[in-house]
Amino acid sequence: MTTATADRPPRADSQRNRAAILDAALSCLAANPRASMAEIAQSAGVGRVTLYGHFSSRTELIEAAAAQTMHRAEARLAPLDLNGDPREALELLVTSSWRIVDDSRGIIAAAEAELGTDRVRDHHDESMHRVQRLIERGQAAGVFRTDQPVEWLTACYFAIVHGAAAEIRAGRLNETQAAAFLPATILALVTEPAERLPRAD
Amino acid sequence: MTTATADRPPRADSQRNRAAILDAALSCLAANPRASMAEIAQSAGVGRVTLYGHFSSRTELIEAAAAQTMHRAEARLAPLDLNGDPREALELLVTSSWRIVDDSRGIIAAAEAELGTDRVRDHHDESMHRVQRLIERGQAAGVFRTDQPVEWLTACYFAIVHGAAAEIRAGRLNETQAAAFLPATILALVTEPAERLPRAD
DNA sequence: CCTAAATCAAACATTAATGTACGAGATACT
DNA sequence: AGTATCTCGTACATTAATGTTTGATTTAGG
Repeated sequence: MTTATADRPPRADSQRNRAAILDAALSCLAANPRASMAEIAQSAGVGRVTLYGHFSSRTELIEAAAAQTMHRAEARLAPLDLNGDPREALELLVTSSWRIVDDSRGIIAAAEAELGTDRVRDHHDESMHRVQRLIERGQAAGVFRTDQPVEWLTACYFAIVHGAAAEIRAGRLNETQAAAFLPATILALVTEPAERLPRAD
Repeated sequence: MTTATADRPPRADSQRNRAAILDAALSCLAANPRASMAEIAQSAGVGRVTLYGHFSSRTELIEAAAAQTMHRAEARLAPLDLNGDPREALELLVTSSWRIVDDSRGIIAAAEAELGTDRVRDHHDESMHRVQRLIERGQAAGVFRTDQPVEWLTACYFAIVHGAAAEIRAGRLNETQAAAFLPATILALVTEPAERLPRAD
């Protein structure tokens, strides 16, 4: 496995196992960020030793899993056209991404515990900047509030998305409700509130 | 220590140590939710065995520390007069509580990892209901938006406050900024957004 | 001052995780 | 079919944490 003498491509079963391990790592760490190597190996249907053949340490495995997660997320979010009206673009973005963000929650927590916050941020950065750029554009267009800095609004964006994911996991919210409430709340976040109650004006 | 034969009050040094241990647990777990019993004992200026004399397991210690934290928080929040204008009351509440939430972040994380989310929620319940009641009152008064359920708005409230605490810990936000942005954001959360940009009307 | 209560350090038992070593066996590729 | 590659189970070394036990020592409080 790791014994690959030179640059010959790894054997087919090796590739399959590697993929299975990464998938298992993702789902195990999502359920419990402190899942052990043994649990992950078992869940991948692979011996513990084989796992170490592919990833020589826990750190290495988590790093690879985090990288793959971020890569997949990027692949799904990058094609989105966020160039229209900032409000609609933001709605589109939150609607398309909250589930993805939820899925990557576990691996990110594990990565933070294992690699330190900094290295994780490197990965997370791209998702973050996508939101941030969109908010900046909305601010420049005069559609989003400018009395609060974009960094703060972005932080709140992710806090709310993660909060919604947590509510769903706890069973206090279902996905249909989340899909309805999230965009509305995010819009309220980036918009100046009505001076008084709208209907009283 | 635990050997107390009957109902006689514990000795003075025992009480002192117990308090010191709880304080140490709070500060250690704030810095690192995975801090070991040894670290906590040392930080309390006490032998590891003495610690176990007071709290016979890690679970018990964390439970006690969490209970004390919640109790203190209650003591500081209960006296607040939240009966005025719902907007002002909500501002007052968030302004008074974000620092407390920040302080208790570590112990809550430790408690969640150790006791499971449910038991933590039991403790958190009172703070939760305070927010919830206030939002309900604002909704009934027609000041807060009613197109989203109070449970969702409450969840977002805590998500944002915790998010702010995380930003502060990460050094991306200072306390002055937090004090300025948080109330405004929370108000936007519970208020119907302006139809279009306010100045364009 | 005397006793019960509380403390301490050091040693021990236990559990759980990480990572390594080995040799036998299965499986892919040519 | 033959060979390098990969996998497997088991066993071992190491580290780190949790609790426990013991027995000597200190300290509060009446």
